[in-house]
Amino acid sequence: MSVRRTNSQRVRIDDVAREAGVSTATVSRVINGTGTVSASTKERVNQAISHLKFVAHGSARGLAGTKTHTIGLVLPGLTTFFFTALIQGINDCIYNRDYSLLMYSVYTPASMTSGKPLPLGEHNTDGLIVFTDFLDDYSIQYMYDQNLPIVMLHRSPPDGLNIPKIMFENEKGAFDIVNYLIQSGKKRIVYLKGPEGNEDSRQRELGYRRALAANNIAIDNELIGRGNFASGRAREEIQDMLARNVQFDAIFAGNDDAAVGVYEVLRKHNLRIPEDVAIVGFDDDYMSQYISPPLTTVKAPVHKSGYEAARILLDLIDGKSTVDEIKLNTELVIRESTEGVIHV
Amino acid sequence: MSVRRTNSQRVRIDDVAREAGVSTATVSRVINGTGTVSASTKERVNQAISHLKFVAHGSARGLAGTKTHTIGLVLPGLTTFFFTALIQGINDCIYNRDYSLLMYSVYTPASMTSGKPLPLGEHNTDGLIVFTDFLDDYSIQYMYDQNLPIVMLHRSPPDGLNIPKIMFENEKGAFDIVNYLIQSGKKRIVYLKGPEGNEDSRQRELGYRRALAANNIAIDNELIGRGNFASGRAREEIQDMLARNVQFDAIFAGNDDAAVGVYEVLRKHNLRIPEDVAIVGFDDDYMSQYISPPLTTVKAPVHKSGYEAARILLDLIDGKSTVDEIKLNTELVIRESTEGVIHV
DNA sequence: GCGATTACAGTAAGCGTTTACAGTAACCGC
DNA sequence: GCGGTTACTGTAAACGCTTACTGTAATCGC
Repeated sequence: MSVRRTNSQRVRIDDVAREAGVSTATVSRVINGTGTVSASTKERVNQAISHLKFVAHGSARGLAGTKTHTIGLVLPGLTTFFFTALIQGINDCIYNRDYSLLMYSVYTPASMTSGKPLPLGEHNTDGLIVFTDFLDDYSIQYMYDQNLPIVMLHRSPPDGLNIPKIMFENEKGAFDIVNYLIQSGKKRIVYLKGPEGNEDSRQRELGYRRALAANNIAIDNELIGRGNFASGRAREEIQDMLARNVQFDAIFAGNDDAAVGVYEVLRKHNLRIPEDVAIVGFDDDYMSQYISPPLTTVKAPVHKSGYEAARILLDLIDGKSTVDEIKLNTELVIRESTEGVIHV
Repeated sequence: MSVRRTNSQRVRIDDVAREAGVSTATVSRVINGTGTVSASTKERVNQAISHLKFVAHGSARGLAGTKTHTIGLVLPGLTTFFFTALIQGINDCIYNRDYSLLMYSVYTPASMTSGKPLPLGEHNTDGLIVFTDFLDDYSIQYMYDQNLPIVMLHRSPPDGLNIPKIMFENEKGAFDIVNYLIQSGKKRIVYLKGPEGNEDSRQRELGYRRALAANNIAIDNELIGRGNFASGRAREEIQDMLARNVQFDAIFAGNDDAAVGVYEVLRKHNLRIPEDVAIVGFDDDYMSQYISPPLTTVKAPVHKSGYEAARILLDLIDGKSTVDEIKLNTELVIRESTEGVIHV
């Protein structure tokens, strides 16, 4: 007795095969470019495919074959323009490579061990780009153990796992911009951290510390504020410092979005930028050139980081060997939120 | 002879079934919440699932069942912050609803009829949110005919198709802001269109025309410029008008991103905003409050449009009846890129 | 010109689920 | 206490592809 549920009008591979007068195996070979098929047969099959508007059933391919032609991107909620550039970079890479992008937003710390496991892993994608601190090491280890190709974006893999990672030159970028602030006469420079445990932030802080040390300025912990790379939190933190009467003449906001929050508080307190307080960010977000005053920042190749992550992931999927780590160049961009000697 | 290719360590549904001492059918019922399963059995199965860290194979589910638990978003390349808010809105809706988001960037006009059909349709997703003019009516009709649930975002469906659409109150928003410009004394107001055939743009133009008519100002076609809702193109267009010596005292840039381009040209030509030329946009992009001068614009609920699109699509997938169209409220936001009488 | 190789194409098993259908035991009404 | 439900569970056939293996005709080496 048949269990067929639908009288689906779906065009299947055997319809194509029949029309082209070949077997389904041959059609499959043509579609995937595997095996050998004579030119004339290939031609006939392609004709049949476009005539019937055949599109392979993704799930069936995924089940039968080994690939889903999908890569996953795990990220926290989308907030700034940063993500736009990132996703666009990934897209630019996988476009025309027969891959689609599946997004997994992870809003809160999650783990394979928690109640509802993420539908991640080899189950649904051929590989994963992980860009969030909300996914714990255990989960990554677990998927790694399943032989799922993974690339880490702006975050290190758990110890001992051979997973490539893409980073910005955070430390150098931070060093450069803080050093530039110092060269231009600033002495009491605030650093606003990113989210707890964030690696970009940690590296930027290292650069900040190194720049101060290089200029014989002692670290004042009062000047190191908490933050989360977002404007709201930055606003509160600077507001706090002001209330506590902390003295500073410059602020390295951690990233551009936080810098925007800093702008707001300072304006509210009638502090001039850069005369009273110089401000710098990190990323060179799209809007940074347009805000007032235009923000001095470190240009980070966000689009490229997405593109490279995808490229490496695809290599991994194809079984090619890849590098362990890519550090993407940053570049100091001086605008009007700072002033003074330009140190080259 | 076995054709098994992998000695996969994958945990399958039969592993769970064995551990729980039930059949695979029962496990499936527990997972999907279908059929009836006694409380004690359900408990045992869930124990086995979490003990074995079982996650169903997405493709297998997609093949055997009728749902892929994935919705697709068809959009042009990601450019502005607009997309971030949009995608976030969609995510916020499908999060916890057991759906994932598959992105299809369509960079150039595409169609099912073209050489390489998009891997869209019921083949890979349970439904589609279409937000791009790059997908022609034929393709939409085709997918519609396959009974694929579809929601149109910022664009009308092809004639005669019963497809819900989500729009902003473009005409009203445009009317309000252009009317406000006129009330504040402006007489020669430029309108910069969006991309060719773009519906948001068409409706905004209607609002623009209606506002002029309501104030007895004749349309001057010289003041209606081409554009594509992006800063670069806006820059060129205004540059051109300036070169042709077109006279104007205000610019409705079509959207905020274009407004940013306008800012740049005007600044280059030493024209003051708003004294020489008032500027307004549409959307209320994240950066619009931070650029200088802060941009007067129409606040459009971008996040909400994504959320609503997803919500309606999910209803459609569940077979619920839905509304034909949702028009999302807009709101005039007056900042410093305009001045003068505030018309209430 | 003959055995070995190659190029091409077909057969059919299997991928891991879902679900129609078929039980079976407990329960119901009268 | 008996036929009819009801509540639950199992069996096994799809779902639409990919691909290992097999077969055959054409081609090659010598």
